[in-house]
Amino acid sequence: MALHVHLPDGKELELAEGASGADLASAIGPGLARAALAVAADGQVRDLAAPLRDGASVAVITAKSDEALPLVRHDAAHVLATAVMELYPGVKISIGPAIENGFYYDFEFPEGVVLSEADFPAIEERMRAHIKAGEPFVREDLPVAAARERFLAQRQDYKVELIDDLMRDEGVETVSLYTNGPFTDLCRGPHAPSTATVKAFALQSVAGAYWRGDSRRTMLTRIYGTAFLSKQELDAYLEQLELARQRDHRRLGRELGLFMFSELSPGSPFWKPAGMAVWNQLTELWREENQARGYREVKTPMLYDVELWKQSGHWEKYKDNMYFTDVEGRAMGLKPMNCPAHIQIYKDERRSYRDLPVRYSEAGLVHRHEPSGVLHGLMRVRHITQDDAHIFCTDEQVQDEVVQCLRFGFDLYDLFGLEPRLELSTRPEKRIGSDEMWDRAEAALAGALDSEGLAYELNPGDGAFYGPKIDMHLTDSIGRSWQLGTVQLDYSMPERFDLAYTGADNAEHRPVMIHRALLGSFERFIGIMIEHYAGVLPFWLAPVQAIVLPVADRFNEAGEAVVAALGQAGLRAEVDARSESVGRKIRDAELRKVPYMLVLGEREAAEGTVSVRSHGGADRGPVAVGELARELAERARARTD
RNA sequence: GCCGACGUAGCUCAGCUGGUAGAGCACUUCACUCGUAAUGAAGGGGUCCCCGGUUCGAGUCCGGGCGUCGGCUCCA
Repeated sequence: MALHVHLPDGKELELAEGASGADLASAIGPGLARAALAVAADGQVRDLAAPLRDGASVAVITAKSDEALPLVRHDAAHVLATAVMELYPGVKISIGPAIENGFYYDFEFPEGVVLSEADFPAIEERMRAHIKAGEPFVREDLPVAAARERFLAQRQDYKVELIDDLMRDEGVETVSLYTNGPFTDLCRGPHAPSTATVKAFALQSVAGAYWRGDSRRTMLTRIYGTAFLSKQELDAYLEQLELARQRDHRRLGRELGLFMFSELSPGSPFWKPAGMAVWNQLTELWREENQARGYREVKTPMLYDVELWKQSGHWEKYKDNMYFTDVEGRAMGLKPMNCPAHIQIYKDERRSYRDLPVRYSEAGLVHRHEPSGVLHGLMRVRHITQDDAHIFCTDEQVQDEVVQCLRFGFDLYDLFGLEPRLELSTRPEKRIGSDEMWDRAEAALAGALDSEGLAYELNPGDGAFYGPKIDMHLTDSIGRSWQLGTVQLDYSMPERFDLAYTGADNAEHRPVMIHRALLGSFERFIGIMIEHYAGVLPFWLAPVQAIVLPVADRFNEAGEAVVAALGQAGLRAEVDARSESVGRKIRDAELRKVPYMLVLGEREAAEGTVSVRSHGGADRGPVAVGELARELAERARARTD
């Protein structure tokens, strides 16, 4: 009996019963048969050797297909394990998937073996030998018991554990194994026909990784690598990685003199004058925008009696991340969050429903003891200045307030051309409050997102214990995702602190709290912006907006006058009064990424002009100083770029 | 916090198997007074991250600590 499959071009093809993807490719043509790596049958990637189902829609996957990359990376992970097993007898294998930009494989090396990147050349050489040999990936479906026996005999404990879990949790009866050359792995597949597909790969780094991501379990050794379908693509990727490193905010922060770090205060940036100029501009934006949207700025203490932290729940849930000190025998803790402080202000007055929503904003400095291993430039610090705000409102006001927060956030992000990814995190296992409360809260957040037409990922079970939240994430230059903004609903703090307002019915009601940060923290946000702009900050944020370049020492005085005129207009300007050539001064100003270079010589000094050159080289010619000051001041005010 | 690597001048880095340190840039001085991405010359500058050990002798070897980097866990 024949079988029929549908091809992507709409045609139908008849094949012999039991025909595989390879047969299909051959039936279409010998070129495709050679190029075929796998098939996508009804959208699912399958081995070329797997039999096709009658009536399936089948597309042959070749090196050009989108599906080919994960496939070859997964192949590469197996080849890596093959080489490692040969070079390190007794090594235990665990898992080795394809990931976003490559692949990894996790191993437990025998006692005493410490792997480092210095070992990569030898491993890569073994890998190349297996690739050159073009070993076929052979699939074998085995009853779980037989597979378990096999891995048990090889003392592959992790594989045995995986099989046990598959049996227990999913009731699996058979598992598939893939063998290439001397190496057999428990693997769901699919794989390309042979190791020969792995044409271009590179091992990248070695790292520790907990077995099953559980910090209580064994720390395995993870080898990261990447693979592409051609050498050119690999080289392009590696080059792109290098370019990304150039825009790393830690490097640019040093080069541009924005901030520094000291061993004397790990995780805490020291802002230099140039960085502080950026900080202050951002603060000004923050203050103006918050005021314009009905927030009222407050400022609260750093240090509080631990009683406050016990009442808020931080003592119980967050103590390990806090700093404590003793003040005349009294235990005090540095605030890791601003909410309990804002609550004190709320409680200081009697509140009527007419007062709500009450919106307090603070550029709140908090300290969190982040574990040493997670510190990362400005992105993850222990000294955090949040653009924090707390909104106290009624249940009915929640959704509208959330919508306003989102709009506010997007107005800010738009200003910088940032496009964050949104996540809605819903009720976790451990939570407080009734299901009705959670239903309402989640619906309010989802409703706010939907009403704004915003796309978001659902992150079930990842909400805070006191309420669901919407997080806004952005990716840095080396591909790491960081959370900036967050909008969190909180029904717990009002409870713990017994917050109240008097309703129209003259009865006491409990307000709802919304915690929100939009930039996230000034530290992280500036870090993200440095990378986003590759150090070339928008004009209004640039530490030095214009630099006057006298062509000879005798024009330095005239240069100072230009700086003064620009300063009068509220601009940040400097003069480069060194006895250097114009070429040199321009080069240095370019490297400092100063938006405007104002060349000042004989002609300009006589005419009261400067010759304007923009960062990047555009030459605009002479412009009267007064006119330029007005124009640039307007531009800074507009915050357009 | 966990795994691994790394820590030499302000920065980027060199320093072989142990014999008390070097380059480029930056800085200072002098000369040059310059027209759109590096003018030249001279000079100064180092507890080789810290503590301890081995050794006649440690930047180099060993142990501990701190910090940084890449991950993991965490945070969000």
